[in-house]
Amino acid sequence: MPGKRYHHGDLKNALVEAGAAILAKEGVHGLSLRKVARRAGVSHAAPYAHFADKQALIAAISTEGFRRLYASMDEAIAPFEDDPLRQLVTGAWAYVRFAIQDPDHFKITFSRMLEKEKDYPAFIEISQRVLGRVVRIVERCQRARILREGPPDLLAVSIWGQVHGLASLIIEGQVSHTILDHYSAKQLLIFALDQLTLVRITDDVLPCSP
Amino acid sequence: MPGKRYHHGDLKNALVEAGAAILAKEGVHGLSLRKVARRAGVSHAAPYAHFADKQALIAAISTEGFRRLYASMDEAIAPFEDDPLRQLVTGAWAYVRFAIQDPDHFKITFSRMLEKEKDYPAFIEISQRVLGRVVRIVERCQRARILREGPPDLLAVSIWGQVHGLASLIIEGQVSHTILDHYSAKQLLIFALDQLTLVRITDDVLPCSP
DNA sequence: TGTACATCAGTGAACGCGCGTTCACTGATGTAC
DNA sequence: TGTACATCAGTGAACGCGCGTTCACTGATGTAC
Repeated sequence: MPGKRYHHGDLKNALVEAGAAILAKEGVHGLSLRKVARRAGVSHAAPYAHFADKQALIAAISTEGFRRLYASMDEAIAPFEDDPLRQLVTGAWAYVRFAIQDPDHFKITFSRMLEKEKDYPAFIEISQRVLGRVVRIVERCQRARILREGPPDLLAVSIWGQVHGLASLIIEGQVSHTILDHYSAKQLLIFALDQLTLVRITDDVLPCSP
Repeated sequence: MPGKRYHHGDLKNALVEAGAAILAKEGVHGLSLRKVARRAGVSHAAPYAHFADKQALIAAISTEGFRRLYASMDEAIAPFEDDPLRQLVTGAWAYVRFAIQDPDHFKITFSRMLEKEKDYPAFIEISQRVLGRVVRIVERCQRARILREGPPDLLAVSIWGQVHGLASLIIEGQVSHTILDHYSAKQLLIFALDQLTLVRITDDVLPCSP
């Protein structure tokens, strides 16, 4: 909205946003520093005022991906504070939905940029928050006898793996058409979670939302 | 072994092999047509005698990845024709082991190269063979009351998702050190599969192998 | 309120690089007679 | 067995391209007095 000003004002965030937009439109291969700058309406050298190098920008975009994922899970489970099963299912669905809606942002978030990981504490932090979220839901489900007993962190990794794997297979196109013609992603997820829970999950646990 | 000859003799396979070697050493980002040619000891234009373009080479490398995965699962489950549970567990472990031992080959195999997929029927075929393998094991497990009843293809996708997800999280470094310090990848896998089966899986199902 | 100046966040030209792909070519191989 | 020739699988120079990064610069902003 503001006319062209020499100083952008919030270029750092604008660049991360532009990066996410490019991921959505052109995929991981289309992502370059120069393109991101161009999209943010800024010269190709400008990003260096805010990011040390390309890796740093990618780290920021990945971190933002995790944040969105966390926020969307948070929003999904918030209404069900007293219903651990619903939290489990809607949280998982928020995860899969994020992957389906923005596959390349999902991919880059989880594609690991070498061992430099440690250089980006914000990334580490948000990734641990996601796991922490899952652990807490798992614990509640265990208390409600919805999930088996056992080390909650182990169980959390297990369930995270299940959900993550399903999301990955779907966006990688590995789930054959013969299956996707008969079942929606949502049904696949519910079926999978249903294998893991001690109580049966009915379809109405996950109602209207897209 | 043979001295330098003008005609390579088996360049096509040598290129795929070279590609896999580069993936193992330098990762997905290090993979370029020119590097592959260099590694195969051949001029950078030579690959065009065998592959239409870079995409075609990548497709071949991915296909080879799937073949190795299939072969290694096959070998793992062969000794247990009468023991569906062991087939399930050793097959799954072969899958995870492949991912751990050659993460970038695993990644490229599953990283989907746009919609051009259809142009590479060999890739489609081997990918369906893997799923088919899983479905058959699942069916046997169902008959032996090791897995719940239900559509075998659905259950197969579910289990494939669990195993794939665990493998992905591990090679993406998302499984935190606090967990990996206490449990091996093998234990993680067994714990996860144990959630899915109607019988308990003891550690000795997966014995010596690395 | 006005001026001087340090600091900050941009610009645009330039660098070297490796890439995918094309092209005219050449050396080796296989086949017909 | 020998020769002619088509075919095949390589070579090496050349192309244009977009990339990440550096650098001297400049316009805008904020602060001290």
